[in-house]
Parts: sequence; structure tokens; C-alpha cells
Amino acid sequence: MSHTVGIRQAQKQKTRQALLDAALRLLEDQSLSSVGLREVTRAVGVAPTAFYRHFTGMADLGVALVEEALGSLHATIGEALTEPADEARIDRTVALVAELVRTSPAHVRFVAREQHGGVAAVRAAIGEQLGRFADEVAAVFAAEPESAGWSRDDLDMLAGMYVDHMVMTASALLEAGPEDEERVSALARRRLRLVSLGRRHWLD
Amino acid sequence: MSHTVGIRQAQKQKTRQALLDAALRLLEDQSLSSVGLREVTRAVGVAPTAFYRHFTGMADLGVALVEEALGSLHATIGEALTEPADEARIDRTVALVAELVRTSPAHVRFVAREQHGGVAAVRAAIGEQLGRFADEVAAVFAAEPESAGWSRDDLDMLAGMYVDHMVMTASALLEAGPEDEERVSALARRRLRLVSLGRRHWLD
DNA sequence: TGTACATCAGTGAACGCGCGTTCACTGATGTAC
DNA sequence: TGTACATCAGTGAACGCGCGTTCACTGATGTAC
Repeated sequence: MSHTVGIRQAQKQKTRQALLDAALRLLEDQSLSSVGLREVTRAVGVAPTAFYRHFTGMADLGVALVEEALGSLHATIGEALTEPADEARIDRTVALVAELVRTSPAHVRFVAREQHGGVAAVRAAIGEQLGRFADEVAAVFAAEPESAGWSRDDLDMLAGMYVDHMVMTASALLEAGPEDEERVSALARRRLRLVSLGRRHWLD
Repeated sequence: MSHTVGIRQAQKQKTRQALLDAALRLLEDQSLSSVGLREVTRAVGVAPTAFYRHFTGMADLGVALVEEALGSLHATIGEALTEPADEARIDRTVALVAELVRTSPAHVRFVAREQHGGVAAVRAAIGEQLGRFADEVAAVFAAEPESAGWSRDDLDMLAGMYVDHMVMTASALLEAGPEDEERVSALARRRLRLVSLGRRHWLD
């Protein structure tokens, strides 16, 4: 075998991930600004000082969590939007959000909570990711024949509504709990249908 | 003069209000769960123990702030919705939100931040107030001829969209700052126009 | 393959500090007569 | 109006505790020869 790619580096990654995981768990019922660095290291079982080998402080860890929560989502969302028919696209979009909430409730809660939370760097990181989603959605819409005659500004407006509704739906699903998932999803679909109707008549 | 209605009681109210005001100022760049009781009393200039004469803890103070921020708003919103024409109603609604953000930015920021924040009692209090807003908006819509044939559920859906968009607009206005107020307001109006269009064609 | 030195993730003691809460208190305001 | 007692908003000392950060360290992993 050639060059083991670093036992040391692998172990460091493992500790870093353990810190992120422990923080995420603590963030389920606290906000970032009230979770302490010592709390996190205690949960992992390392000395408080080890924290500094990975992050400059809790804000830094928060930014890393934003990347973990949203970074890999761009591909998935782009995929859901390839659906050509309006109804089917709405169904897939809402289903995707519901699945995300089911699979990674803690990540979703973290993003919902810190989107307007007390840590500026984290707010900025979330805003940047959501802005990228909106751009991607706008690009998909722009390529469609239904968007003929639409201004760039109006397309951005529409895309923004889609993204904002996805975030609100995610947050509503979290609050509602699994037993009410279908009810909340149905409501989210009707909302998107209303927006879709508005889109169809925008240029009347 | 007959019975001075209590010097003592008046002074107590004054201290209580001072605690609320000081907390609100501290909350401009922190979240509720990270503002300390001692921080608040220090800002007011009373002993930490005086706090307990007014609130059981910071969560309790937070709930009082929710009432202060949203309690008196029901009348104002109801008024804006009396506007019969769609366009005029949208303009008045957005203008009302913009004015609220201009007049009470700290209250608005507090509500936006704690709506999904780390303190359950405060989240619940905000959710309750927003739910009441949605009910009031739904009642106004229900009374209109355009709502003929609409189910109760669909009316609630529509009202929910209105309220959610007001909250998002308020939050966007805060983030943008005064110089971008007109741009954000214009965007908010277009969004409401899209929803309004969707409403008109909902039963097609 | 073996040896000698460098790197660096994680340690553990120590620091000064502000926190929330308790308690018995003080003295101005309120009330009964 | 005057006096004697009750109430209670705010005080100040004290407590035990966990916090973030510093520092010199250790010992396993990595590297050069």
C-alpha cells in the first residue's frame, strides 16, 4: 500500500466531526449564542482546549454547520425542479423538504433558528446559501417558456417566494411533528399552487 | 385630590418598564437566551435582586416583550385591511409594515429573532399572536364577495400567506436598512400582487 | 528496514470573571383608627 | 390631622458554579536520511 493518507489527519477529522455532531445535538433546544464551547467538548469527551485545534470559537463552528446543513442541497433541489409539469414539481419540491426534515431535523432546526439569530457570521452564511438557492431557482424558471416576457426582477421575486416558502414549510414541519406532516405538506402544496396560479396570470 | 392611585405602584411600573426597555436594547445584537438578568439590571441601575419583583426570569420578561411588540397591533392591521381595492390594500399593508419597522425596529427584530429562537415560552407567545393575526385576516377575507365558494381551509391558507409575508417583509426591511426600504417594499408589494392574482384565479 | 528528529492533536492546571439565586435588611408608602 | 403598625420595592452581601482563554506539556504520527 502506498502512503496511508495520514492517521493523524483522519483522527483530526473524526474529532472535528464529533464536535459538530455534539454541537448540533445541543442546539436542538438552545440557540447558538447560548451553547458554550466547554459544553460541546464535554459532550465529546475531549479537553476544552482541544476545541481550538478545529475552530476559532463557537461562531466559526456555527458557520461550518451551515455548510454541512445546506451545502450539499443545491444538487438535490436542482433535480427536483427539472420536473416539467407544475403540479408534479410542486409535489416533488414539498416532498423533498419533508424528507429533509425527516432525515435531518436538527440541521433544519439549526438553520431556521439561526437564520435570524444572534450570531452575525452565521446569519450571513445562511443568507448566502439561501441567496444561491434563489439564484438557482430563478435560472430554472428563466429557461422555461412560461417566463417569456418576464423581467429579471420579477423572476427573482418569484424564485425568492419559492425559497422562502420552502424554508417556512421546513420550519412548520418541524414545529408540527411527524403526525401532522401530511397536513402541513398539503398546506404547503396549496400555497405553492396559489403562487403558481399567480405566475400564470402575471402578464395578463 | 382623592386617592393618588399609588406612588408605590407607579414607581414599580416605571422600574418594570425600564427593565423591558433595557432588555430590548440588549436584544438588538444578542438573542434572548444569551442576555443575562444581571446585564439587564446593570443597564437600568438597580440591584440584580430587584429583577425578581417584576419577572420570574428572562423567559418571563421575553413573553412580556412579545405582548408589548404585537399586542397593540391587531387594531392597526384590521384597519389597513378595510381598504376595499386590492392594489390599495396591498400598498397600505406594506406601508404599515414599513412604518412599524421604522418606529419600532428593536421590537420587530426581537420578534423575528425569537419566532424560532431558543426559548419555548417566547416562541409560543409569538406563535399565538401571529395565529390571532391570521384569524383576523381570514375573517376579513371571508366577508368579501371574492371569497364566494372558498373553503374555510383555503381562506386560512391565504390569510397565513399574508401574515407570513408581512413578517418576512418586516425582517427583510430590518436587514436591508433604511436606504433600501423602498426597494424592499416594492418587492413585497409585487409578492402580494402575485398572491392576489392567484387568489382571483383560485376557483377557475 | 532502522534511527533520529520534527510536527502537532490533544492534555491538564490555572486564571480571573460574571452568572443566577438566597437571604435578612431598610425605609418609603399605605392604611387603620 | 396625627399616630402606630403593615406592606413591599429595592438593597447588598454571600454562595457555589461554569465559563473562555493562556500556557507549557506529552506522546503518537510523520519525515529525512
